[in-house]
Amino acid sequence: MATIKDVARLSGVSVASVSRVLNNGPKVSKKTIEKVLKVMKELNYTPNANARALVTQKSTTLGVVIPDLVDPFFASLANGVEQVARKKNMQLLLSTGLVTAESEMQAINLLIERRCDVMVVHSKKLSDQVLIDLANKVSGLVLIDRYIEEIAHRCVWLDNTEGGKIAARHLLALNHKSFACISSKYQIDDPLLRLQGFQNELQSAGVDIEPNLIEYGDPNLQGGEMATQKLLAYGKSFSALFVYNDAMAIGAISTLEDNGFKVPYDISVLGFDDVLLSRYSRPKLSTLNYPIEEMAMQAANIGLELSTKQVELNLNKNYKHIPRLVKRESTSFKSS
Amino acid sequence: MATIKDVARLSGVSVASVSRVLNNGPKVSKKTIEKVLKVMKELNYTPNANARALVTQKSTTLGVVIPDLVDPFFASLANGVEQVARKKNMQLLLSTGLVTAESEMQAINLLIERRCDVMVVHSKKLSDQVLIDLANKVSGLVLIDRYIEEIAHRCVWLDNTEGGKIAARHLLALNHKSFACISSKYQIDDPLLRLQGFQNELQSAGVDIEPNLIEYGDPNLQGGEMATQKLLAYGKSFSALFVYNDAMAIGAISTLEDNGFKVPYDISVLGFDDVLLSRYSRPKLSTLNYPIEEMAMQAANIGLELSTKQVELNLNKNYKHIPRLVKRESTSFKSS
DNA sequence: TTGAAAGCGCTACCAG
DNA sequence: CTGGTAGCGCTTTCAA
Repeated sequence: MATIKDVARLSGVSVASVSRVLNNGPKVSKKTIEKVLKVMKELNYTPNANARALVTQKSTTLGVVIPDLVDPFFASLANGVEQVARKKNMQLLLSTGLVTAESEMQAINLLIERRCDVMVVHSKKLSDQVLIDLANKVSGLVLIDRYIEEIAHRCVWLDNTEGGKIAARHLLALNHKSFACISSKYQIDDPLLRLQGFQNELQSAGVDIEPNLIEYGDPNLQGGEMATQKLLAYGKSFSALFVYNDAMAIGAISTLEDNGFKVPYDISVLGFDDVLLSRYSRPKLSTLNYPIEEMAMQAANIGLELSTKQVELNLNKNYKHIPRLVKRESTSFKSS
Repeated sequence: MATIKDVARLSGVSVASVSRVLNNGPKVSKKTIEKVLKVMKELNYTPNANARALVTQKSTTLGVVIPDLVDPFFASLANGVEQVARKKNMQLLLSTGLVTAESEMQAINLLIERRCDVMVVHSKKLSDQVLIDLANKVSGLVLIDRYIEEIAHRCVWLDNTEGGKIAARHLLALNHKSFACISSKYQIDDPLLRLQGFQNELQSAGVDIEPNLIEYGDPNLQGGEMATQKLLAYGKSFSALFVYNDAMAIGAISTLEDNGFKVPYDISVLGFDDVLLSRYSRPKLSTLNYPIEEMAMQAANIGLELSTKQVELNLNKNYKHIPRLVKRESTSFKSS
């Protein structure tokens, strides 16, 4: 592949001049520009980004760490970062880190090796301290979907507890009295906090939720189905079901209907996340909107700032987001 | 950030030696290894992949060009490539190119600048010739979801025509006599070929499909809904509907049911792609499985081979895939 | 087993 | 406005 030297030689100028036209540098004669551009075209020249990154110490690259791309939630996250990359003429480097600390760490390390200017990291398993140390090393590091007080200015997160409360209020307002929950079996904060917020708000209204009406499963369609079966097997009736995420909620609806319950007439079902799926299901799923794409864009932009300016750490900055209730068809008023 | 020189200095050896332990090079004393590793840890040293890429002339990077990440189909494609990247200890570089030739070209160029060893490209708008020239320049280039005879050994593609035929056979076998189609309004090969295969097979069975019962729309939920409305507005009845993709098919089902038609009892609906959505819809969607993830993995592996070995161009190689019928609940036997 | 040194392709500084 | 040149951080001969 042709290099800058080839271009220089064939156009009879110095590499310095070629570099100048490459970067729209100042003070280049029109004649030189034309000459060089012509040769570049002839040679089919493409500058080497690695060499550039090496000398400029910036890679024009945004890194993302997520578990995988198949989960639409993470795809949206990546897409958000991709959008700002595109706008800034940068590239998206993707690194997947599964549910273990080692795997997350490795994914991050690969991004550091590539010297990403910005890294948007979704980590659930790495400890606070490890992440804090990492932030110390990588100026453009931003955490998404996680809150660590010491580096709050690098955390873009959703208030899951508040989400649970909003869910409870919605169902309460719909005159429901008997509740069930499906949560995720994975021991990360999110499901715990959502459930906690939900229960707290219920208690404030004087309603308790029976422990046996809280089930756990894998956070996907099948998990929702199985948890619902267990719920039904228990035999105690309920009129409102709050589910950890949309995929599980759709699985739950499926199982409920298979068992003769009409949603929402017999049972209201409320999801969480508002992924594409929720608009495609029948009945269309009522859910809490998790603005992950915008959050990802915000995270990327914060990382960009952090990596360029030496921002003074304004610890007052707060990147907390509150989920928004999206009322569709799977929840309705309970006539008593 | 610490460099190899820092490590060399602090451990009292040459950079050459440090490089050797970094790469598990041969002939390094145990003592040196330990010393160097210790210092690397102390310094929190991370090698610079850009510098490495520059000197080795390989970036250990796999590039992917797709329109976006939000479409689950393309997310699966990217995920396939990501899997082989991970297995080979390489990284995924993502470049989005929307539906224009310029945009696709730019996305590809960015990947070339980065000197990706392998590029899996999904391009619908670039001309055959441009792609052929590109393949000439980039040894690891592979096209996915496209067939160009001159570079057949770099094309991993699906036989859309055959897909249409399979669809027709399925519906015919189910005793259907009157058909409708929903296609995509985008003028790329895929929808045309699918429709063509479908119609051809129908004709072979002596059945014609009325032109007014072929509608076009955006390839998403709303597009499917609108196309279905137009179909119904036309007033002519049909018992089987073949739809361009799953999202449109789900939109179609939604509209059909809103208009009092039961799927599949009144009308059978058959989708295409077999994305996640199709398993979540009610009724579960019968569709044609497009093994995009495996195809993406294959494409990545082919690119890897192409980029390393100087494979002799075995033009007999054929990477054609045939979609597989997945019968779920949205199609059923038509009792006449 | 180790070190010195050349150089990957490019930018940026300094002279001119 | 242009050219010469010193590196960026690393790998890889070639000698020792």
